[in-house]
Order: sequence, then C-alpha cells, then structure tokens
Amino acid sequence: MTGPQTAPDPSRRNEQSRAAILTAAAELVAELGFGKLTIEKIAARAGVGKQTIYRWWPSKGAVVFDAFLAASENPSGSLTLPDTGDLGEDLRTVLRLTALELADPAFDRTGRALTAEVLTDPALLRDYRERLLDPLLTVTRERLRTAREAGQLRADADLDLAVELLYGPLYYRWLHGLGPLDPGYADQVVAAVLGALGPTRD
Amino acid sequence: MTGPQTAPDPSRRNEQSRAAILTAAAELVAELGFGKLTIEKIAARAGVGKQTIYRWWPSKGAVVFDAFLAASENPSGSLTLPDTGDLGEDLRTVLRLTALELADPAFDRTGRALTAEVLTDPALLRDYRERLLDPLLTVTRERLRTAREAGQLRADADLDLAVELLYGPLYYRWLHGLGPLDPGYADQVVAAVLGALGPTRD
Amino acid sequence: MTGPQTAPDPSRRNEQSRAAILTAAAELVAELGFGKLTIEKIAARAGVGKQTIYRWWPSKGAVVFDAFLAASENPSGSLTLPDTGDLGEDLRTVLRLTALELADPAFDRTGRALTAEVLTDPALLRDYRERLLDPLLTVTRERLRTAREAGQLRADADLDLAVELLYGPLYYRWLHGLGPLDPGYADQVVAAVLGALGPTRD
Amino acid sequence: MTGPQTAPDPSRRNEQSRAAILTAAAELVAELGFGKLTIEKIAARAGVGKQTIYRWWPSKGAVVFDAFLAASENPSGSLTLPDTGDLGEDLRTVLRLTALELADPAFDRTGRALTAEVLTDPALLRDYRERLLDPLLTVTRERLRTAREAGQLRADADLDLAVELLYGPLYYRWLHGLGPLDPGYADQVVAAVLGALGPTRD
DNA sequence: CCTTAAACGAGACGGTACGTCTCGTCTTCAA
DNA sequence: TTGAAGACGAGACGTACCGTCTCGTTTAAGG
Repeated sequence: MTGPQTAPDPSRRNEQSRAAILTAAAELVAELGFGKLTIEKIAARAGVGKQTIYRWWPSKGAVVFDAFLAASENPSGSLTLPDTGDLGEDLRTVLRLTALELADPAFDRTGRALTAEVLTDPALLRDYRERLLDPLLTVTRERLRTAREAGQLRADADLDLAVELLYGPLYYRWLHGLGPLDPGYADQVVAAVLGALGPTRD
Repeated sequence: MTGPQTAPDPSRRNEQSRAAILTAAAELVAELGFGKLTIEKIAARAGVGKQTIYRWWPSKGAVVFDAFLAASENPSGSLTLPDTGDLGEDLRTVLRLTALELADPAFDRTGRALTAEVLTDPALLRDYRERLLDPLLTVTRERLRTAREAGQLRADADLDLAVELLYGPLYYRWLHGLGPLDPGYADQVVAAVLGALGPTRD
Repeated sequence: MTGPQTAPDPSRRNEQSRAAILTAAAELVAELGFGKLTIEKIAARAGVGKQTIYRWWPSKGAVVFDAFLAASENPSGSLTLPDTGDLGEDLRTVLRLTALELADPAFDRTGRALTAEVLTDPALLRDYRERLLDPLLTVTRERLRTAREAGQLRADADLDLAVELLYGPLYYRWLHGLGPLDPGYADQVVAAVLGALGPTRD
Repeated sequence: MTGPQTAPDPSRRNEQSRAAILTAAAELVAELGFGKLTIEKIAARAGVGKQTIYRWWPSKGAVVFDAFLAASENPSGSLTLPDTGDLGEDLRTVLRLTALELADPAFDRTGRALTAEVLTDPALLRDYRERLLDPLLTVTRERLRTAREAGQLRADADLDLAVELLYGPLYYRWLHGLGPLDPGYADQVVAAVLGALGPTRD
C-alpha cells in the first residue's frame, strides 16, 4: 500500500507564507527567468522553509503559474467581451488588446517561460485551460454566437473554428517572432475571419 | 565578434563523435523525454567525453535540436509543395499531413519539448526559423503567389497573413489540446482561408 | 574571525555520516594511496553525498588526516611516557616503539602520504602539531626535565634540543630510507643523546 | 605482451626544448606552488607541445625535480666540505649554511613541495638519494672519518649515526616548524654530536 | 487554560547533474 | 620526420539544487 498520503490541512495554512511565496516567485521569475529560478531561491526570498513550498505545490512550474494566475485572474470573477452590436468592431478591440499584450517586452519573457512550462506539463496545461484559456474562448464563442443569431455570421459558421482562426495566427506570429503584432495585424485577422465566416455576399 | 574565447577549429572536428552524439541524443530524448535527459547521459551513451559536447554545442537544447534537425532536414535539400493547379486541393494535402503529424502521439512528446526549448531560447529560435520554419513558410507562400497569379486568390491577398491563417490555428489547437487534429479540421481551415482570401464572389 | 561564510551548525551534524566518512577514507588511503584517492570515492564508499564531506572538511588532506587522527589519538586522553626512574631505559622503550612503527610497511605508505600533506599545507601542519606532535614532544620533554632534576642530565641541558636529537635522526632515516629502523638503532640514538647531555663524566 | 615500450631516442632530443621546459617548470613552481602547477601550464609557458614533456618525463614531479636539480647540482661536479683540521669549526660552517638555506622563505615553499613529492614517489626518492643526498652524506662521512683518524672522534664512532645526528634534528625542526633555524641552533647540534661522539673526556 | 498536533523556519542529508579542469593519448598539419 | 597545436575519452573537481528528513518553535483549536 502506498499510503493515504496524509494531505496537509488547508484550514491551517499560513496565508502570509503563501502570499510571500507567490510574491517572491513573481519577482524572481522576472529577474532571473524561469530556467534560473529555483525552489531554494524562492524559499530564501520569501523567508520560508523549503518544505512549506513542497507542502503546497507539486513543482516549480506550479508555483510560478500560481503566481502568474494570482496576478492575472480577474478579481471581479467575470471575464467579458464588449458587445456594441458591431461584431467587427468588438473583435478588433479584443484582438488589438491581445496583440498589444503579446508585443509588450515585459510580458514576453514571462509569457514564453510560462507557455513552455504549460505545454510540457499536462497537469499545468489542464490548470491553464480551466482557469484562463477556456473562459476566454468561451466568452469569445458566446460573443460570436450572439453575432451569428443576429445574422452577422453565417448560420452554419463553426464557432470553435472561428475562435481558433482568431487567436491562432496571433499566437503563431508571437511565438515564432514572425512579424509585428500591431493593431493593423489584428484588424487583418478580424477581416479575414469575417470574410470567411461572415454572411454570404451574393 | 562576441568574445576572445578561443573557439575550436571545426576542421579538426571528429565526425564520428559528432554523429554518435546526435544519435545518442535522439535515442535518449525518445526514451526519457527532454526533461530527464542530461548531457552526462548523452556523453555516456555516445562513448564520448562531456567536454566534446560542451566544445561544440552551447546547451542541451542545442544538441537535441541539432539531432532533431539532422533527422528532419530534407536531405535532397529542396522542400516543395504539391502544385496540381488546384490550390484548395494542394493546401488540403499539406494541412492534412501537418495535422496527421501533430496528432501522432510519438511526435507529441518530442515536439512539445522541442517547441518549449525553441520558444524559450532566442538562439534556438533563430536556428529553427532559418532551418525549418522559414523554408516551410516560404514554399507555402510561393504556392499561394502562383495561385494568386492564376486568379485563385484575390489580387490584394496578403500572403504573410495567409500562411499564418493556415498554420496558426492548427498549431494553436495542437499546443492547447483544444480538439481533434483530423483531416476534416484541416479542410475546414483551408475552406476558411479560401473563403477569406479567394476571389470575390459577386 | 576568518570570514563571514555561514558555517554549518555542528550540533546538527550526523555522527554516523562522520564516522562512515573517516572509515572510508582510512580504508581507501590504504588501498589506493593518497594520490589516487578522491573525494568522490570516499563519498561513494561511505554512502554519503559529496556535499556532506565538503560541508565539514576543507580538503581531501583534511579528511584523511582526521581519519588518521581519529585512529591514533589516545582515547583515554592522556599520552604518557614510562618513568621507571632510569632515563636511558625509558627512552630506549619509547624510541624502540617509534622505530617499530616507522618500520612497519603498512604504516609506511599512509605515513608518507600524510607527512607529505602535512608538510605542504600549513593549516594541516598546525593541526598536526596541536593534536599529535606537540603533546608527544611535551611529555618527552617533561620526562627529560624530571631526569634533569634527578641529576641524570646536565643542569644546563637544553630540553628542546634534546627531543629533536632523539626524534630527528629516526625521522630522517625513515623518510629517506637510509637504513634499518631497528631496536639497535634506537639504542644508539639514545646512547648518543645521553652521551651528549648526560652528566659530565669527569 | 606489454611491449618493448619504444623508448625515444635521446640522441634526437631537442636541447632547446628541454631547457625551456625546465626553466618554465622552475618559474611556475615558484609562482603557483607545486599543487597548482600542471603539465599543460609548463608546456604553454615553454612553448612546447604536451607530448614533448610526456615523451621525456614520467610525471609532473619528475619535471620539477629535474628543474630543481638542474639548478642546484654542482656544475663543477664535486661537492666538498671544508677541512680546516678543526672538525667542530668545519661542521659548524656546514650546518650554519644548511640552517640558513632552510630558513630562507623563498626556499621553504619549493623545498617542502619537492620533499613531499620525493617522500611519496619511490622513483623520485631514488633519484634524490643518488644525485643529491648520498653525495652530501658521503662527503660529510668522509670528513668525519678523517677526523676520527685524527683522534677528534672516538675510534668506535658510528659515522652513519653521526651524519644522521647532525642533519636529522635540523630537518626535523624545519619540516615541523619547531623553532628558529639560526646559527646558534646549528652550533648546539654540532656541540651535542661532538659531546656524544668526541673523544672521551676522562 | 492548557494541551497537543500541525504547520512553520531552518538546514543537514543522500543524491544527480552541472560546467570546468586536467590528465595522458591521438591526430593533424606545417616546417 | 619532427614537434606545435589541440581535439579527444576519461573522470575528478567543487557548486547548485533536488526532494526528503529531522530539528526546535510558533500557533491555533479543542478538551
């Protein structure tokens, strides 16, 4: 028998330690990059025993990821997309913002490190999907559904395909450094998607 | 010039050692995965001193990447796309093959590890661009240019955008595990791109 | 104070590890000689991490030396010389025993290696002086002082000179392999010293 | 079969290389100490390939030792002791010089390193005996023999013992750092030896 | 209020791998 | 044909971290 693995009691968790660890992790990943970051350095910076980290997180990636989530999760709990009635305008708004974030050099290092971790660790990918990606895709899909019902998209438009056509090219361009991530590019992608899935023009 | 540190003389390089190292790296990354792979294990498997690896490669990632490239680079030197005269058919062929490769579980582990490395190490990314990605994008762009000249795409179609619209969504779906990478999905993407950038229908 | 580097806390030291390291070091120096001995081999033989050695000893020489001391230090804490009342007899006893030890081939290799280390490393020499040599010279000097007070040595006999006249020649002969280290030689040396520093015969 | 060991042909030896190697070795042992000295550094300093060193010397110790010998061997080939007719005076002269050399800090480092090497490597010890120590002991013994014949030593004085009584204490004091190596100490030793082995006083 | 059990900080431990260094051998190339 | 230059297989160096395991020391319920 491998044992019941005596899990720690979350009710006794020290909130100050938890916060200090996430703060230290966030600082260090920005200073050193993910690769040079170590659990020992996080513990030292946070003024915490290593075991306190190992007790609550399964891996370095999980800590950093948590730190990232803690910073980016919408505290109000609701992620929404604008709905002005004009789908093209709304999508341009969202994709321009996305492009802006990806183009930010400060985001680049952390974003790439986290992406690399997430792609490589199935458990982290699951977490990332549940807490960040799926909510984003869902609200996007809902905005598209509304537009489809309003006749701004073909009735047979595949919404899963649509969101991937929107975000995929930006992501592809960002990760591979293929070209500028500027508002114009965002507009081009939106135009293409509307051209492909918008109402037939004849 | 980056520094005065005496670089080794490539003309004196031992070709047998080089080959043994790349072979060992390829085998080990398949057996253990990238994370559990170490320089020491590569050296041991290749029957080579560690210094011989450090002399010629800057990092573990670079070795594995070289091993991967040595295996995947087209030895005949020319990467080509089919040209049957029907752009849609040709693109479906290429994207179906791409989807098939991404869907292969054997490719998945290595592919993700390598992708993670490449995204994270600028030098590797440059190498990857030059030796694999840019050639692929270029031949794709050329096929699209031919089609555009033949009137199968709008005269003002942006070819850079077009290739990103083609590969971006597949890549996005693959990395995030968003849905099946089957021939039908490839066809959907191609249809969307043609719908967006094909000749106007009125 | 020698430096700010955080010293380990001796109270937390693992006594079993310490003993295993010293035992392994003693065995290996006998098997391989000092030159072929490595920290890695000691760690492996002792079933101990290398860091556990580096944490507590500054050098390979220090470990081996400690192993040697641990074996030779008088556990009862008191090193004494016989005192039968007859100085000649007592000195002959001591020098014969010393000669016997030096002549032992099993002692020879280890003894030479350790001597070489001690002569070359000032810190080790200090340690050696404090823990082995000075106590020996002191008890010898005390025996001589007693004898001088009893009129068995001249009143003006220099006791420092005396001990060096006793031990120096044995040591010299041993290190250079100049001749047999047998009881007769010990007796000769004692006779000479008594001849030089004994009571005047006129 | 272990082979005939194809020895290099001494007649083809490059004298300039040999001299450059010994010079470099001498300089480096003074600059770095024996421990930090490496064959590679000697080769680099001498402007010589490593193989040229390995071809002619069996070990680092041998090179350094050779360099030391080349510097200290009496080029006129004859080592002599003064013979004024007064044994005490002659011995005091020799031992005072010996003490002076041992007390020289510049000699100390090299001397200790070389001694350590010699004690530890039987082949080097043999060499040292043959080329330096035995000649010294022999001339000393001869001087004592002359004195014995002149009645300045007892007829039954053991000359081997005598030389060890002379040099042993100095050496012992030097290696262990027991006290000052000054002319007075040399005189004390000589006085003791003459007291022990000189003509009986009754 | 007092006990008591858990989480905590600290850090030693057995290990693995790092990237560097030096060893002694082998190979290449220019004189 | 030699000898400088230096790549090679080998393996030890000393360091950094790993993840586990005690140590006392808080700390917060619950008896």
